[in-house]
Parts: sequence; structure tokens; C-alpha cells
Amino acid sequence: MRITADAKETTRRKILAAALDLFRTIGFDATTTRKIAKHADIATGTLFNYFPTKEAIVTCMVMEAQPVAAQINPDQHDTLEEALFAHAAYSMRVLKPYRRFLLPLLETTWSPLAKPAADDAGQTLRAEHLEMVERLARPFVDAQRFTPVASQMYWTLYLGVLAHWINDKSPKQEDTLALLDQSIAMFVGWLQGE
Amino acid sequence: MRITADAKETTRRKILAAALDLFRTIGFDATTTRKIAKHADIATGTLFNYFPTKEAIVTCMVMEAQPVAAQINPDQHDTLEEALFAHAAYSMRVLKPYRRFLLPLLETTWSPLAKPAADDAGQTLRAEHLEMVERLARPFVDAQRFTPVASQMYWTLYLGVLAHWINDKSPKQEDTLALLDQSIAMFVGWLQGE
DNA sequence: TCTATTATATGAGCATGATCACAATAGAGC
DNA sequence: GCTCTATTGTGATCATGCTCATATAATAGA
Repeated sequence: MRITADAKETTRRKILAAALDLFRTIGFDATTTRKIAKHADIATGTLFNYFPTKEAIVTCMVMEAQPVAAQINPDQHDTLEEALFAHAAYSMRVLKPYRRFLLPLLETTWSPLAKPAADDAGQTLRAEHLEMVERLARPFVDAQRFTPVASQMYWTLYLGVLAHWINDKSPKQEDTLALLDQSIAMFVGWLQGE
Repeated sequence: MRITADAKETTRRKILAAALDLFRTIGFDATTTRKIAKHADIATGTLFNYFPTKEAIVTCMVMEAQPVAAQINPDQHDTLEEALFAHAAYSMRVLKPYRRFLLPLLETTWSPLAKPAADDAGQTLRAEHLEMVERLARPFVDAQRFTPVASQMYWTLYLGVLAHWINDKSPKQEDTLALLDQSIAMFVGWLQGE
């Protein structure tokens, strides 16, 4: 059983490595499941023993890149804007290697609003991110203010930023940072104001 | 030539009717292009002489439902919130018959942020909606304030509302209206404030 | 009215994500 | 070692969005 478990993990890693290589080289769409399988030296069917869908491979990559807990200290910042900006910027730094093929993840993390999927990995990412946002907001706003609607609106704005980021052509992605800045300002203004 | 043009239009309508019927009955995903073609009494290939993709059929339906110009009078409202709410609510009333299968349109109207597609019909819808928003904002905020970033943020929020709407299970979709209300409040607060 | 040209319809066929019945294999019990 | 069972690998196969060479019909020209 030990050996088998190791072998499984090896295959898993081989698939992830092969997929990442191809995604980087030829993009997500041009990377067929057959190519991934061939590149990883396994049969096409085997691929789906490890990942339920092609998108799940991307989701999985991103999940493994996320460190256990975001390294933002809630007490480190003077304003909520600052804290949220640091958190978002940090998340995006982690996501950066996958920027160019993040779209499928966005579509499946977005769509759950449409298809309330089961225990999807994308959902976990979302939940973790939002939990951190809430924790960061705690010192600055009354807990009652942070309703589910607030979470939802934050997430919508965050997705909007990511969607823009995916194709941001500006040299250092400064367009995206500006958008992020404005989005957070808008959100915080609303959350604290009124 | 006259007869042919008529025949083309007839076929077009037959396709749209067949598709709408199937989408309503069995949903977007379960409606295959073959089923649409069969239901419309044409060959599968013919379908694609009229619509480039399956999603385009939905987009087309929605476009035809949109009246030439949104019937909102800019001078009719006392506050920007009111005006924007009226506009969004009106748009959603128009979209209501298609609510359940709006997802593909959202994904292609959203994705263009990712894939800056050519002259897609979905883009037109977006542009028209945003133009109206800008016109409504004119009496209330300085024109300089309504930057492209502002448009983008409005659109993101609006899409968030629509995405929630698609699966809103509350009896009269009051959850969505609440979300819309908050989203607009947030946007207007930011646009006017600071 | 007959032919030539153009526009439209057709369905076999392709690419690809995913499935599934079956084959190979590894570990457990003896 | 040897069987037996459960787990994992395999590739033929399916479903479906879409394409394309060809067939068909419709109009223009004579």
C-alpha cells in the first residue's frame, strides 16, 4: 500500500507537471487532455482517474500554490484599505505564475453562483479568501456590517479585478493595480460609510 | 431574391423558436445543436449557416428582446441611485424570459475581458447598457469622473447581480433586488464621494 | 425555355472532453 | 510461492459543438 500510494502521488505530479508545461507553452485551449496524457506517459483514461475535468487540473495547481494561511497580519495595517490591498496583492502574487490560464478557474469559481456545485475545490479557495477578508475587516468595522451580501460584493469586485488582470497588457500590470485600488476604495467606503 | 430573403428569415425564426422552446423545456446544456436542428426541421449544418455558435443563439434572442433604446428618461429621477436602479430593473425585466439560460451570455460577455473578441453581439449589449448608464449619470456627476474604470466597475457589479439572479430562489427574486440596491448604493457613493 | 452561376442545404466527418468495460497489477491471506 | 480480491491503468467508444465537400435549388442571362 505504501508503494502504491507513492506511485499514485508520482503519477499525480507527472500529470500536473505535464499540464503546466503545456499550458505555459501552447495555452489552455490548445492543450488537449490527450496531449497532457501523452506528455505524462499515461493513457487518456488514466488522466480522469486523477482529475475529474480538465479545469480541475488548473484549480488543483492554484490550490497547491496557495500557502496554508495567507501571511497577512491583521494588526499590521492602519486602515482597512491598506489591509485589503495587501491581501489582494499577496493573493495575486501567488497566482501570478498561472495568470495566463486562470480563465477556466474564474469561470468555474464564478459559475457556482449559477450552478451551486458540490464540494468543488474552487469553492474552497473562495471561502478561504473571503474568510481572510472578514478577519481583516474585523478591527475596522462592526461585525454585523459584514453581511453575506458584503462578502458577495467583495468577491464580485475581486473577480472583476482578476478578469482584467488576465489580459492586462500594461507593462507592470499597473492598470490592474489601479483597478484593484479603486475597487477596494469603493468597497471600504461603502462598508464603513452610511 | 425576394422569396429567398423571406425564406431565410423564416428559417431564422424557426431556429430561434425551436431553440427557445428547448431551452425552456430541458435547459441550455441538455439542448444539443442536433436537437435544435431536428426541432426546426433543418439539418445540423444549416444551423451554423445562421448562427456561428450555440451561445450566439441565446445572445441573439436577448438582443432582439432589447427595445431600440431603453425607455428611461434621464430627467425623471431625483437621485442617481434612483435612475440607475430604474435602468437596471428595467433591463432585468426585459431579460426575465431568458433568466434561466442567461449563463452562456454572461460567460461570453464576461470573458471578453479575457478574450477581447471581435464585433460580438454581446459586446454591443454591454456598450449600449453602459452608454445609458453614463447618460443617466451626466446630470449628477462631473463628466470627468465617469472614467473607463468607473464603467468597468459598474459593469462588474451589474454582472454580479445578474449572476446571482440566474439562480435566485427567493419567491419574487427579492434577494437579487437587495443586492442590486446595495451594489448601486456602493457605486454611486464612490462615484459622487471622495 | 434552357443553361450557367450563385446561394443555400445537407449530413458525413472531425476534434475533444469524458466514460466505461475490461485488462493488468499489487498486496493480503495462506 | 500461490491464489484471490481490490485497486489502478487502458484505449476503444460516446456525445457534442462545429466544419466542409458536395448536392440541391434558385435566379440571371441568352
